Amino acid sequence: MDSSPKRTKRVTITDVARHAGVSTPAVSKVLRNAYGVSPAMQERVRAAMAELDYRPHAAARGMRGRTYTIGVLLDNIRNPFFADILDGVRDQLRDSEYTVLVGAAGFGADDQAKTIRSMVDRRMDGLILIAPGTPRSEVLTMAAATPTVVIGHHDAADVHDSVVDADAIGAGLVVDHLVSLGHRDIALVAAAGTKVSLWKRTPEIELTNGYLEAMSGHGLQEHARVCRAAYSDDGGYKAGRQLLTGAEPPTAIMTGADIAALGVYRAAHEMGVRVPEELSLVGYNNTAIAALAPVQLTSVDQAGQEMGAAAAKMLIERVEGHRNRAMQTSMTPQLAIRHSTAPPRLTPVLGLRSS
Amino acid sequence: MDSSPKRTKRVTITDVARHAGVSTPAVSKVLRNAYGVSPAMQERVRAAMAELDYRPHAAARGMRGRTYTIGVLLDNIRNPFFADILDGVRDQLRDSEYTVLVGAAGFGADDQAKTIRSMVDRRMDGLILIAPGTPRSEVLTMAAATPTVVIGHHDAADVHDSVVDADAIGAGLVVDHLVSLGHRDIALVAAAGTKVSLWKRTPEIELTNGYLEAMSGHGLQEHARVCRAAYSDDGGYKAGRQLLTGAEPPTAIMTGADIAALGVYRAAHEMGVRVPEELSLVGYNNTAIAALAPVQLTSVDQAGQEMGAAAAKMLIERVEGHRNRAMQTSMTPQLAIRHSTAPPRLTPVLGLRSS
DNA sequence: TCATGCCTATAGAACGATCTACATCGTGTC
DNA sequence: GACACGATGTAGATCGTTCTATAGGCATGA
Repeated sequence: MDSSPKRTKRVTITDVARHAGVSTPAVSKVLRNAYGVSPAMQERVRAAMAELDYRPHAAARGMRGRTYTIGVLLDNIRNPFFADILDGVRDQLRDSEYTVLVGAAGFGADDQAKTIRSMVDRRMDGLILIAPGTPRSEVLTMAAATPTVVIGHHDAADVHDSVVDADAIGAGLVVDHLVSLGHRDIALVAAAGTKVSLWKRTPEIELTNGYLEAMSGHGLQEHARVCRAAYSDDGGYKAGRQLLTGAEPPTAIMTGADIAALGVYRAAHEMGVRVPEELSLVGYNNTAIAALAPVQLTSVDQAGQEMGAAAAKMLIERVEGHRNRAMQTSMTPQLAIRHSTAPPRLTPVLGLRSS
Repeated sequence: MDSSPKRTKRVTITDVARHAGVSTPAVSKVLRNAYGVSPAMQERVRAAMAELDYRPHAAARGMRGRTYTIGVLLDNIRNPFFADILDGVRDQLRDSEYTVLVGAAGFGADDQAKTIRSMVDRRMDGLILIAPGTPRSEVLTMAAATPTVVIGHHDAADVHDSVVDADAIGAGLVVDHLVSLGHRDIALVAAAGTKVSLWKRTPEIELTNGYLEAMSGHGLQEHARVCRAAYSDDGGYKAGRQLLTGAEPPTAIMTGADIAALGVYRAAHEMGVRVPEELSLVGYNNTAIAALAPVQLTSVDQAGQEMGAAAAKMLIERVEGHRNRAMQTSMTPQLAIRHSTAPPRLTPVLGLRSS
């Protein structure tokens, strides 16, 4: 550790002040676009900053003021839907002074809680939590200290803002589409939702309710069945096997995530069940993988980018103190029809299915 | 802004000190496991911290010491290979005190440079840059101030560590595989590589060289051709169209990324060229999408998780001052054979291909 | 008994910015 | 011409932590 040529001295606000021949707080004021700075002073200070290639020290700013950092909590970097949301956030903040940093926490509630705490400890100005698995109470505590937007969960609260998609409507779109093709045996594969989290209206719960309602609306309540599975290839695979090996396999399966639908596809493929001829399959989120040529999955589009942009906009309003009452934005999903759905065979010929 | 019930007072190191009846620096020492603290003091301070639910204020720590934050620069959150790397980094640091934050910058060199600067400004203890598009000189400047590991680029430097995959070997594996199946007309689709960046040995350059060498090794140098394309569905699609509409379309196409291979697949599908019967297709990185049931793409596995873990380990060594000379880790890729490659038809029957 | 040295704990400055409070300076009004 | 006033700039404290330097306590050895 002795021969450390690192740590070249940084240019500080004091250097800028000296170089411009003004006081330190004056430079600070220019930095913050604060009230009470003459154009001449502005000019001089900005010139000095440019000449010295000065960049403010974010951590130091955080001690008293803002850090100009927005944290986004993601449980799963692999879910392309989250990437869409993140794009929206980034687009919205691109030309602002704020930097977006992502905490990729994994699925564990503990890991997520730890990550959220880390972000708060780093004095981030605002937090965007995408469908957090952390207990609701903990999120409310954090939100009391730092402006927060929750994406996904429908539970409203007065300490944080929310951006949701009308998942129940999305479920209805899918059921309507499948019924109009002639399906009656429509199963739903949705996430289990951790009990511990105490969110009462997670996306999967909304989706399930919407599905049940839509089925009832078509008089198909007796054909409704819900299979719980993780939103992953493997989760979908297991659910697919379970549903397709049952006594009366459904003619259509809708899932709460595209990746789970592909797991179901794998199960079907393995059992010789052809999609869409013998089984219609619908995903959710309309992620990039649904559109891939070999996949061509019918899916529900949630406009993740717009959700992200809305969340960022709302968050900044709060951070800058332009609004101080909670607000909730709701988006409406759309159906993207591809080649994984088709009319069912009128008489399923089980003999065709090889195991 | 008046009725702001926010900003509940945080528990600080001073509170802990008072509660434990010791001085502030003593608490600091316990926090840092510094030398010169008696077990009794340890005990007392830890008890006080637990009782008050104290968490150190990362931004404040950053003012003098470390921030216990590691930054990872990702150009593209959608690339599942990067998710693998990130998993490795996270696993490696899970039980340490360090928090991983991801800067998702997008492809633009400017955006990336801005993100890197943001991380340095936030006093992150170390940086992991995944195939940065930023000019090399800028990375070297940053690395002089903050410990840095570069993943992907083969250019070695004495100010930062590197983790690379032997891309040339990977290219060789693919060519060998295809030649052993009977292919001779094997084309490569690889990224163009921005000239501005001044990295001389990017993954795509290594890959291209490896491909050319392998083709020569089989006496097929005259059949070699390289098509430049972005690593995206669309990039692959355009490259695919270009190659397949040419006078003598190749019987096999290998790409530098799985997602590009799927773009090629789309072009082929659209033109009625069947995979693998009429065209063998190989991806790179063996990401999750290559393994999906409807896809089944032969690909080259880079062990992203291990690369990430190695990078994190090397970085922490540097951050904690256990090593101060640069080091480079190289991994060896493996071929994952699936259903997108097969022997070529001996006599391509062009008539079968509908436009 | 006293100097020596080691170990532990403390005092006080430092990090780089922002905040509050106040000084200064023209300007307009009575 | 004295006074109040708004606009602009400056002093000095402050945020929570770590660093440097030093004081205190205790055993050791001459």
